Amino acid sequence: METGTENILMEAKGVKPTSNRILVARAMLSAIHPVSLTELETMLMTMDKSSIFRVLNLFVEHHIVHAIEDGSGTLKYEICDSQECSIADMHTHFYCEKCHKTFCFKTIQIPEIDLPEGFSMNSVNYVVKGICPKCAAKE
Amino acid sequence: METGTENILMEAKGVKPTSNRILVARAMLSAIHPVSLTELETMLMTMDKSSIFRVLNLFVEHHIVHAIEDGSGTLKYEICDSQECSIADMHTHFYCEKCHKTFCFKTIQIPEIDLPEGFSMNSVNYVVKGICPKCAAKE
DNA sequence: GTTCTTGCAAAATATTTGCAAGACG
DNA sequence: CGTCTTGCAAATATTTTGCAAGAAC
Repeated sequence: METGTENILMEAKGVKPTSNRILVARAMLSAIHPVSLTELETMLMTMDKSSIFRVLNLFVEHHIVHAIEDGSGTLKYEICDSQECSIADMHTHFYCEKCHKTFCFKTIQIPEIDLPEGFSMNSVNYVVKGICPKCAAKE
Repeated sequence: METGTENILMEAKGVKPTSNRILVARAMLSAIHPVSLTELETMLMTMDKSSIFRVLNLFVEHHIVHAIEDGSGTLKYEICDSQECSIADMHTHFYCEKCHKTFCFKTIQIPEIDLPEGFSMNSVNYVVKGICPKCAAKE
């Protein structure tokens, strides 16, 4: 398999780019919306769900992907934009309660807050729930 | 059963205060942290889980409680502070990745963002994940 | 009686782990 | 050989629904 963007990403984060991991990374890069484990399972017929699950967890640990709780009940995953994958890099998400799709507002950064004394932050989730333009038009 | 704060809350939102609903509301009011369905099931031995589930959903629909996705994998519920239960009323939450507890930062309002054209907002979730003071001290 | 609410059971969905076989170096 | 990765199977956990009995009005 060729060396692509995925491999560079993984190596930079200290993750060995196995063929399965490359498959997962590519599938996520090709997706428009953040994807769930089940969606990835459908996209990657050759891989077992548990393998995808383990790759995703590895990616989350190594800050290669974000896990997003969008309130749909199922966790969504998304490749980090930048090499950093820092909090400043995280953007807001929108979950449409009608069509059940999750949108990325890549241009809208998560506004930061001051945490009370003693709390330390690893990540933030900012999710707006409501109705997307398409579904609003259908009414 | 006596008429309490719970009943007023429910009636104001157009929900008939049945005894089970009062039980759920009281349990939630007595809790410090936001509670999960399973926690409520433990607190309310007399009620069936599905009944609690349905009460919670009813409450969420009628804006009596907020549903919070804290990244623990299980949904948490919390009684709305104000009668409004509007977006301005929502506060931020903190999930400790060590002790797996969810904290309410009642004094820290969720910073608002401008949504792109066409999107309409029903609710917001702002959850910070990290380490709480107690767990940080243990290290 | 009619409608709403509840409990029981079970289905549907999601997440997570054990273990042995295979890949890699 | 030793370590890491993978697939299969199965266990857990969580959310959700069908249905009939019971309560409320």
